[in-house]
Amino acid sequence: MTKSVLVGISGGVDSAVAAVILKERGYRVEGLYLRNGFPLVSEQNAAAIADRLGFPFHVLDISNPFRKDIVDYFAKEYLAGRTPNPCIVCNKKVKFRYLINEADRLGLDYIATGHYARVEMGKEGFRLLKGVDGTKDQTYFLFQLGQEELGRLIFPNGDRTKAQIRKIGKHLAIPSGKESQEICFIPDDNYRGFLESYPVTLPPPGNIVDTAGAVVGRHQGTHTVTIGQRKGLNIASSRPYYVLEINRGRNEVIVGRDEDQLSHGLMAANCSWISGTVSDRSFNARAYIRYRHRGVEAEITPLTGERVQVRFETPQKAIAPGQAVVFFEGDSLLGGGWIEGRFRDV
RNA sequence: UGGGGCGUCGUCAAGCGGUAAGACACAGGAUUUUGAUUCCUGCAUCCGGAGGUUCGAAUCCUCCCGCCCCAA
Repeated sequence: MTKSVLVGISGGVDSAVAAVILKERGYRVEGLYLRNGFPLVSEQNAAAIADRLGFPFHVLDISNPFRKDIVDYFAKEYLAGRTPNPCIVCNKKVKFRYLINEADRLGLDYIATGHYARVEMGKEGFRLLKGVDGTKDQTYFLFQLGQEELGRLIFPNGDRTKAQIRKIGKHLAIPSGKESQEICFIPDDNYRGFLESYPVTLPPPGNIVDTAGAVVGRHQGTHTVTIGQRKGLNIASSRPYYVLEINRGRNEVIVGRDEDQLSHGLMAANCSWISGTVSDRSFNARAYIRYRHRGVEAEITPLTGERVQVRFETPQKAIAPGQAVVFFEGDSLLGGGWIEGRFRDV
């Protein structure tokens, strides 16, 4: 009764090593590469890895849903003056969904990826825990997963460090691309250029104003800036300016000083919870307002309609609508939601 | 064309006879499975122009050019 698993192979070391670990643990491994329609060399790497490690390799073309659910969303958010997080949406709507679909179709028991996160069975169902390597923890990108996904998931890399993974990868002579990864469908990391080549109507140039309303510069379309941004504003001053807010209605970008970025809390919508439910009372947890954020103690107050109000113990900078806020209790990810806006004091 | 002030890196700005600080901006890199942030490095052989004084000037003198005030 050998257990079988479908590993999402991306072409990088992480997923390759995940497959290796599973093989060593005695799983019957098959690999799946999700072709998103944005040609990259990674598909060849993925095939080479499967070939080298000797397991069946499948390719599934998910170009259409990827374009519709991820790329269109990505562009739409920027045009609306928000800061999208395509990886989170992709994980929920594309990556893990199709991985599970294919596992079902192929008759495989589990699915696995190279994420740095852990799944554990608790008394209230499956729990999603931070990876042991705190610096590489990727649970932030997984907050929308639920019990159904977690029940099928294995994260072999979650209890290892990146250094250990690299070592195994090197030992296996896995073809390694460059380590840095940007948005997978924008290889040159130039999202502004990508938007400009995407079939959408871009916002026109407009004014950059300070907190007093004075015009201090010009922007080349609100989609070219994001909350918290400093570089590229082209405003010479005694101190740097940061983007505080994007006003699509007036087509203005509001900038201010470093301290103006501080917020006491935020409102988030479309929340989801790992356990499937959340108490209707306020509770305390550690809030993370972006990937690799150090986290801040906060009081979370659930509101109607899957919304929450979050108050920070200490003010936080650069709250960006469109980004996700997630909540932890220790190493356990409780859930999260999408940032709608910040508030400075109540 | 009477009086006064000022002209130093794209911007702001130190320096006031001893051989061009700093900040912002900008560029490149590092970090990063989102966007930012952060970090590192680079960035005026030259101080509006031309002469002069001096061992030596952005710093003193002369003239010119350009701004800005005040008064006509």
